[in-house]
Amino acid sequence: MKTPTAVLVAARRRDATATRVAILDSARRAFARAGYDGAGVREIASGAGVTAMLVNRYFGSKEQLFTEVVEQTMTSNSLIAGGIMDAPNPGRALAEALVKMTRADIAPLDGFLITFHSASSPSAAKIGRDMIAAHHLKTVAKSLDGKLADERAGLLLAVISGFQVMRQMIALPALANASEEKLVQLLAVVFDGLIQPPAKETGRKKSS
Amino acid sequence: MKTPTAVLVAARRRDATATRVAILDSARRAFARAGYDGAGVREIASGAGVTAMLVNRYFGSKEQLFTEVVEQTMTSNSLIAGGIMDAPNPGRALAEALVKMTRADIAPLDGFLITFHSASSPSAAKIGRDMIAAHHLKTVAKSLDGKLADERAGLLLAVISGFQVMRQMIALPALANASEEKLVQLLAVVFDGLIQPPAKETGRKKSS
DNA sequence: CACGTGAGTCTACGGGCGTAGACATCGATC
DNA sequence: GATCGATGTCTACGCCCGTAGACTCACGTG
Repeated sequence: MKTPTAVLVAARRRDATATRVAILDSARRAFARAGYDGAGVREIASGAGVTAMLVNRYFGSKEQLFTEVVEQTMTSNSLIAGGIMDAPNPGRALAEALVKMTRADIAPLDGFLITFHSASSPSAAKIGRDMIAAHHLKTVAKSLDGKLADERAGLLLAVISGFQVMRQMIALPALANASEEKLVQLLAVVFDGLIQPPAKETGRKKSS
Repeated sequence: MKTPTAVLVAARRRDATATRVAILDSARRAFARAGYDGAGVREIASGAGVTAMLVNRYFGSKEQLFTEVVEQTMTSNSLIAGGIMDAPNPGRALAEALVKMTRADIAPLDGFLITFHSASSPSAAKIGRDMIAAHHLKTVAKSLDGKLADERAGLLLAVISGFQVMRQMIALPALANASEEKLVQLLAVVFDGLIQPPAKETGRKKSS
């Protein structure tokens, strides 16, 4: 156990932390494009300007690298992460942000999409599921008033996911080429319907 | 060595059409579970009781096999394919059918999920996209009155997809373990909001 | 200026992939 | 009962995968 007094922040050529960041960045792009199985370690390394072995040297294994990428992406770069649910009109705000982030000319780097692209691998799917349940679902559910908060939060995330999947992953023309303002209006109605406490239109025998 | 066990083991004698069906069936299960890249020809063949080469002999290539699987699944086994949009209460009917088909104990063999699992391969994604646009989007849009029919149809499919993805593919606990009746009620409201013609002014204010 | 240490690379291995071509076997026909 | 096409299998090739171990090299320090 030694402390080499590494207080100086010089040395740009052989910079471990900068290399780490570069690998994480390249991995995020690769995983978002091709999923866990589709992205190779050699490809990730090449995108960061290093060799494949260095990736494993820094992150232990491809799976651990994937975990770090998903965690970082879900916490720092998420639609939900910022307090968007506290806006005066959260449905509209959510719709605007969602439509904006799913434009065709924007590389899809979202954590949801990375997870969906990687759902073929059970281990990768579990990592994504746990991350979604831990960060996003809890955040949304806490900001919802009324009953069935968990279910409504889940459906809200489902709508967001479905829109991302159909507009970005599949590039369904009806959504990819539609007018943004019209999409926002339609989406806002859907979101509002889930954000507002549910009306009991059919009689249920649940005590209120 | 030809032993009399031939009679006992004779599950399927040399029957070309039956073998074709068996391969298609096995391929559908494999693609639904692991996506285009994740499912191997050897695995598909093994599930049908044949060898890998026979698969290519019958379907030419893995990609052509995938195309046939997706086409068959989308046309014959789809939520939308049956005239569910013509029901007296299509929103509720859709919600009930969707919740029912996404139960945990039902193997997810839907064409949407196969497509999403396979989105890593550009060619497979294109096959799925074209199939969705050709069959489902057109069907839904034709049954919608009022303006923005294409956009509303796309969003309807997006909600369906998102629900499938979150409940089956990711198995988000909030949706996978929720009460079915409550999910149906919440979903029906969302569907009705998209099925009914859009109001001129959108963006109701939240009153909390 | 030598040197130890950590950053980064090279080579290789075992395995799975899609598929091409030669080979084996069954079943109906003459 | 021999023949022949359809049905199915075997072996092999070339490619890419994740990663383990030995290696090279630059750099801060004495």
